Amino acid sequence: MLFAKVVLGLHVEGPFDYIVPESLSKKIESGMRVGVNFANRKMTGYVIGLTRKSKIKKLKAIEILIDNVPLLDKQALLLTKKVAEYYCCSWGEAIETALPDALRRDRKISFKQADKDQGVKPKEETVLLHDPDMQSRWSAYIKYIREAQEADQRCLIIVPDRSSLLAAERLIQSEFNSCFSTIYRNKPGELNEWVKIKSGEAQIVIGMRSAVFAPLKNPGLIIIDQEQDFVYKQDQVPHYHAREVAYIRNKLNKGRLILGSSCPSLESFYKTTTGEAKYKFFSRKNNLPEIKVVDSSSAAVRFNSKKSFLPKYLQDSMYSSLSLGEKVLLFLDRKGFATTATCSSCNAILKCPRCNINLVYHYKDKLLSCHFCNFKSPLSNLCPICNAGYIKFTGVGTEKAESELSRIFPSARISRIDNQGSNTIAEADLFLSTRSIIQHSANKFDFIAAPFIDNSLNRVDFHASEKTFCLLNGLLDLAKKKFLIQTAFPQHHCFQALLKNDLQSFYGQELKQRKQLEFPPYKHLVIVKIRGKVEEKVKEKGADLFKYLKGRKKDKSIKIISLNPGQPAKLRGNFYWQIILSSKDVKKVNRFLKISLKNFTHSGLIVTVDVDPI
DNA sequence: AGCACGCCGACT
DNA sequence: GTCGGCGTGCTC
Repeated sequence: MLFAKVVLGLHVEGPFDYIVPESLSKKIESGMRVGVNFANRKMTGYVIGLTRKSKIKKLKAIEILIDNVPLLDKQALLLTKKVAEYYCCSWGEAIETALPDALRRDRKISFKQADKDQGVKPKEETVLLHDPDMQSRWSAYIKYIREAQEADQRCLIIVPDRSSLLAAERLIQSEFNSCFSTIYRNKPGELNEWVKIKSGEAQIVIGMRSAVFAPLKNPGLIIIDQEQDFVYKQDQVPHYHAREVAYIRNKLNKGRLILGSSCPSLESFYKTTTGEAKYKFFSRKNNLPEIKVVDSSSAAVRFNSKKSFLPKYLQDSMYSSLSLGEKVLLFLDRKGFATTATCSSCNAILKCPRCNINLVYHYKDKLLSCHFCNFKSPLSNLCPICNAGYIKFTGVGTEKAESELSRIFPSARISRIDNQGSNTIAEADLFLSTRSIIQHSANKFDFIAAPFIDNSLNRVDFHASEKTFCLLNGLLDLAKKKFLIQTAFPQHHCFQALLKNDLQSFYGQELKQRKQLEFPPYKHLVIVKIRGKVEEKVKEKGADLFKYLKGRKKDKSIKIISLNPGQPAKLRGNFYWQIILSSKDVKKVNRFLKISLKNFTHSGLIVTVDVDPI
């Protein structure tokens, strides 16, 4: 008697055993899809193994065998298993995220098996390629691809978004004759491309986040461009990060992984300090513009600044640049509305003593609270740092920015650049833009001013410095003559590193802080989210779960940090609470959570796990 | 995830 | 006494 071990795309651990009918026993293999009856429902399952004996008494039989060739080869099965272990989801869920929509059902396809790779792999390695210049970064990729092609190795290239994908397509097409394929979710013909890749026809595959699962056989080279980009993290379960999956995948197929970036993530930079990745750095080649960091507590800034949203000195320098016929960009990140508690005298921002992120004032309770660890402190009238100033709440209103600008600069042609705009930018003198400008890096400006950058730096998020540094680097590349930054923290490493043109010093400083605070990349964070329609119940069960986890936990290397309302606490009719854990070992936390959460189901509540949240 | 089973309140 | 509400737990 033959049994198949089957997993399903549901939030249940398996695998489940099914009887393999005699007629199928010669054909069935791991990695094929089967139609099964599961809890009186017809479902598509994935065979992950075959066995001669089963402990389960009342077994059902497989109803149909959908594939005659495995959809998932050994490596794909192993990869999805590792993804499930890392991101705390079921194996079946991981398999389903790796497959195109059409194949999650019982849609039949046929393809010939990919031929064996003949080529010789390069030595297994991970390289962090830190190069602010996009063109030179892509020339480096081309070299790696050429090398792989010569060794008869297939390549996988992952880019963050649609426009990068189109650009990459054009470049690859012009550089290589070999068959290439682009793949992305919901593209018409997604399935055809998938089949083409699976059959081994495509030598080079380009895609976005989900393409990290593209069915290339044993790729010798994986490139992930702009690896620091947060779009690589999926915001639905499983919350995987394409860079991490690429890393896991490359470990399995022992090829070469290139993490390319204009401004690397701390995670990747950290890998270069532990020897897990090599570091290749190329500094900016073009002439750097003059960088100026203006202290917002200086007299020049404070003079007359009450009357306008732009300080007088900045108006003046923008005006003189404009009168020379130069292009000026005022950078304004509209999302920067986070309310911060600031001292009116020393300009210090009140931060959590444990997490070093901004405290948020809750009007109802008259308390400052930390959204990360739930630290609370009453609001004192005087600044605890200088004991002189009173505390004010700031947040630059940007709605009126455009009309303000036209009032200040009546003769300038003003253009606001927003996300949906095309790559061409209107003819104008004075530009107003959010971070979306960095995407279209073809546009250059003589003078860029970022007077509200503290909005970004002071976000309630331990990634704030990293994100700000990346933002500033992006802006710097658009500035031809002058780049002005106004901040209350001119000594902050993210400005100093830029000023000194010593980018590595930023990473050194930031890593030091992260280490002290036990934040990533030194420890992993894992968030357990509880959601439901009834606020009281979510809160109550959240507290129960928190206590339950604390009671169950024996392992000292796992920390249960906090229980706090979700961010946001209410979203699309659901209320959220969350529990934050940290550990050096993600798998250990996940094993603990999978067992613990099994006995903790309540109707009307949904519990999900997010590993390495952003 | 979804569906059955079971334990309580309101009703022909 | 029975219908149906939802809360709990299982699914090979």
